[in-house]
Amino acid sequence: MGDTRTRLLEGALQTLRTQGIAGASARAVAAAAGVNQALVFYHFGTVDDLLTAALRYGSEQRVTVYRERFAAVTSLRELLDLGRSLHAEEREAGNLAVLAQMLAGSQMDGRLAPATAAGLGMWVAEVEEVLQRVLTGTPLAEFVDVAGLARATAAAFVGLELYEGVDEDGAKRAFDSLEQLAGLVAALDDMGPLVRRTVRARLRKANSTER
Amino acid sequence: MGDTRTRLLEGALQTLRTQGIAGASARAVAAAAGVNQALVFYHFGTVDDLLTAALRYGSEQRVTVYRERFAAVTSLRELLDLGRSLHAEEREAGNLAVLAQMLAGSQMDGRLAPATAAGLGMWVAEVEEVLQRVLTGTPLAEFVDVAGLARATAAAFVGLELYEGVDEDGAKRAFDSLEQLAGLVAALDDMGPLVRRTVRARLRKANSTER
DNA sequence: GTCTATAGTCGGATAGAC
DNA sequence: GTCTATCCGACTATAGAC
Repeated sequence: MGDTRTRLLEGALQTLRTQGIAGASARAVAAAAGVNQALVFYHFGTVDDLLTAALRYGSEQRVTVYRERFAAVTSLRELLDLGRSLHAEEREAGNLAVLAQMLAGSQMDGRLAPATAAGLGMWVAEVEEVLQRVLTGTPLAEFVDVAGLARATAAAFVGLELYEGVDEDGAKRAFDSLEQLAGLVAALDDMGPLVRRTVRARLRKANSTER
Repeated sequence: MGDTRTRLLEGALQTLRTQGIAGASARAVAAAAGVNQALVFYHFGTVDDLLTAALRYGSEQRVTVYRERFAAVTSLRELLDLGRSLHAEEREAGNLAVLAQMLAGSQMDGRLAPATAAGLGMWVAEVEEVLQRVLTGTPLAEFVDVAGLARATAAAFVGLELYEGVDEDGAKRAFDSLEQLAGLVAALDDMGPLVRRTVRARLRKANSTER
């Protein structure tokens, strides 16, 4: 079951998952960890410090689980498939929920913000690396900032996770539509050089006209 | 300044904005509203009931502000522009922040969920109506569930709002990349019939091959 | 409708025994 | 390192005066 420190970290993650940031008190975490309440302060000083340490701990664990699978992706379609499993599995494991709760808490409590940014950043780094690898040379990479897209993807995952908590059917439809959209974009990349040139020309014209 | 009931509703919104769901206590709201703490319970019964009423109240107000501007949109590019202003203005007014906090709270407290779903639903309804109007007859509408896309858009906005709270630069990049992506999709819709047919054929093939 | 006062619970954090 | 005991502030909610 691990030493006290680890049990507290895991208790914090579980508490964030089941009680949210509003219910993540030292007493609640200690109860979930099965340890004495005073040990929270002995090991971590403050509740905030425990929560931020727990987020780092949990994110590192979960990202590690996926690192190999991210590395194995060779196309946008495969990334799409991985995204689908990741959503399903993380919904169970709950790291996304933890991230969402910490994000909500970080808006007002600046002490949580750096660790939360780091936790989300681990996912962003993985997605960005894959996108760079998979999209280089495609029209998508030509006209869209790939690093920004990775950040948007991670943020959207969090938003959809929260949405799923209040409207499961709506969230399902949202996910499906995004897959269709990504499929459409993937199809663009598959197109022959003629169509591709046309798309490029159109985009250049639109981009120079707009804004 | 309005009657006590209204002041409490606005105090609740302000408290959610500045203190988050974790700090939205009867005392904090009453202080923000400038009224006695006991009046929360006299007028709304419980804190949860006050928060849900406030979300409905605030969302209705903010959506109303944008209704005409949504109605005036005639193209995907115009919708993009509106989305940009909406993000900037709502960041000030704070309805998105309120929504995000209520979503975070709704994950664990089921009593908040229906009102939160309704508050988000108001935005979804507006976006969906515009998308249906603007996209009908385009390749996008042909291959992507527009209602789902409206839900994904609203959820992504919430996620990006939360992300912006911990990494402003990253969020800016994310927004920019989404605009580029939407511009790319818009360019698709502008293309001539030849290219359009090609895209359709590619998509059909890809869709029947995949999954 | 609005106020004061208060019951009862839970919270962060610390002191000090073991 | 771990425990008990405790301080003290903040919380929800209610009772009752005005």
